[in-house]
Amino acid sequence: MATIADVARLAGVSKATASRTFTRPEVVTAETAKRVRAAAEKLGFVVNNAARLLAGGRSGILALVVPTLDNSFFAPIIAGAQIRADAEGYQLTVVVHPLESASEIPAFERLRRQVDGLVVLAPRGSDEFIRAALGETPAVLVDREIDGIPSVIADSASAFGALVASLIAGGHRRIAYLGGPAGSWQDGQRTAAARAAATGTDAHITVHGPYDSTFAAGIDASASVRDGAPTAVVPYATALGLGVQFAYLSAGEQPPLVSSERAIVRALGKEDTPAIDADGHELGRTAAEMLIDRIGAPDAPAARVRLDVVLDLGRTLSSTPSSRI
Amino acid sequence: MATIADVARLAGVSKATASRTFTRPEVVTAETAKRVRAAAEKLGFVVNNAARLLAGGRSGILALVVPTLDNSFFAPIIAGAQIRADAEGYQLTVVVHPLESASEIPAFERLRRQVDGLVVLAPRGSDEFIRAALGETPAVLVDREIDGIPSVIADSASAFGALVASLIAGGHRRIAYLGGPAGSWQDGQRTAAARAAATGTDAHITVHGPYDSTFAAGIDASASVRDGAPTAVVPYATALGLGVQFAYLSAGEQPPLVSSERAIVRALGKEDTPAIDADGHELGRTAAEMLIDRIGAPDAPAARVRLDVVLDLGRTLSSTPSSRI
DNA sequence: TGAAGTACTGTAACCGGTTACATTCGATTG
DNA sequence: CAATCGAATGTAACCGGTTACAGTACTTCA
Repeated sequence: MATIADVARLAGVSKATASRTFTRPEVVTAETAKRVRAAAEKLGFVVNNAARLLAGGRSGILALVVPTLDNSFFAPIIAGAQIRADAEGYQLTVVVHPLESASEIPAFERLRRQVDGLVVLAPRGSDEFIRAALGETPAVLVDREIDGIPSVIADSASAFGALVASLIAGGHRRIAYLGGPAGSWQDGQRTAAARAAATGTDAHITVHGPYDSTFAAGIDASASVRDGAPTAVVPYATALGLGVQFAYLSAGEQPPLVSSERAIVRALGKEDTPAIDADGHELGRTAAEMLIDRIGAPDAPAARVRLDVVLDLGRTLSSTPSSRI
Repeated sequence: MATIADVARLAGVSKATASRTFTRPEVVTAETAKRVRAAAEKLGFVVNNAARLLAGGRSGILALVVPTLDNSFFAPIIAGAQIRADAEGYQLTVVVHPLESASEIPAFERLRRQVDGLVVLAPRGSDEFIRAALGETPAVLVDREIDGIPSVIADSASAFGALVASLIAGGHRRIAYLGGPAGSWQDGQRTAAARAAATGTDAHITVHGPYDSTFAAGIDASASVRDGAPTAVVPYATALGLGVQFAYLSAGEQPPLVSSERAIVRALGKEDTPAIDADGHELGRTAAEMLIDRIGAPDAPAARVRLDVVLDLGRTLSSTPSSRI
């Protein structure tokens, strides 16, 4: 396994120069750099990250922390972050960690020391807990806001509010909101927005849940939904809504109007269904970008970015096919 | 940030003894170990993995490599592996990497050097490519077999074969198999098993695909399925099958019999539906266990483990509620 | 009682990079 | 032409652990 000393020897330079060729190319002559790179290439040199981290304090690794992976919403976020990280020369690793109880902190602490920064999806733990867990490590929160920590969120709450308002305007009077996982920050935001949209109207909104963001949970939820006989259902997650509809359909009943996401609506050809689409890909990409910026300037003020969420009302509710909130 | 030297000083021992307290506790007096641990506790000492890796050649990190995360089948595998790794004092990180083209090798190479071993989910790349990519790093394949590399697979193919056989025995003559992602090893196995079960009978099995293992792909697949008017559908993945049924139902048609998984069947109360359940959790757990064993004994012969997959035929097809293959 | 173990613990080298500081050398300038 | 300066490179210390080897003290057994 070639080390930088091997590369330096072959290139006829010192270890220091060889190292600088990779870490600060601008201080090395173009000619020298070329020789070093050629030598590295020939020897199949790959830097030893452990050594680099130990000596230089940076590893070139970013970690993305998710509470669980059984939620398909995370996939595009992770993909987006990964691409951006790659492009900037960082490696991204995904760590499943709930960030909820103090007993898990040592493991998390160890993780923190190995990486240059964290993209954190922590829907549930308390603000205090998360702030403490992150410590001084550069971090960017996704889909959650906490004072003093940079964050990117998909502004789904606005879309949910607007959707509920449109449903009411469209004549719906009994609307069910199917809540996400217990304690979820986004769920809190969405519930509030949905409720706010209904206040002052004669429409009634029922909040069900908490539910996992899964198809099976949707099936389970259908019993509770049926009791209220809503004419429209707004689920926290697509899979949840699909489960509800499936349960209705497979019982031979006509399901109420259930909002979904465009890809599904399009595949089904049911253009009269409203769809809410957060761009997970962009969410991940932005988070990675912000994190890399922050690593470079840890003392800059913590930015809060809110990305638009597309609400497509479908034909029934509006003549405008799609509106950007 | 406390180092082991700090701990050693506070405990009144040498760095070496302090280090041994953590790496090989059996060679240290219980009394000494207690003092060292107390000191570590008081100082909030957390080992620096970079230093540990550099000096000792082991990092205490296992990586689990998946091609993508938009497949819910991976979630329990990852969870299972994580729990086992944790229990053995390893940290598990998830890396999304397709392991398909040579251009991605450098990034993978860097990864390999940071970890003690790899749990690899690589459904698609060629045997040669994967073998080369893994190099000398201890690795365990999940749901795929390659000569010379240890592996754990869920023996789904057998279950698929048995299911098709039962369907035929139950009177089905037109059966559709919905294939998984292009080039998937498991898909090859399952297709072969399904076909084999039909040969020599007067039943006809149609193979559709490839499809992603998603609900949306199932909706898209329904058009193709409908053409063949099968009486039973065996999808590569649960989500795929649900998508097909959903499309039928939402078009107001009665879907054919579609095999699913127990959790869904139970939630729906449709006990006449056959279900195939691979225990992803156990798959992950076993893989992590085998990997840790292999790290300890890299030259042991490569084991091939096949885990049973539960085939529950449902009421219609069999009087036995569940059979273990 | 002394030799040979045995069980711990300590000393110091080493892992493979990074970087502060020293050095060299050609270009610039008074 | 000597003094000054800056760019490029080299020297060597250091990051924080692990571990081979040496040393010490306490048993054990002839």
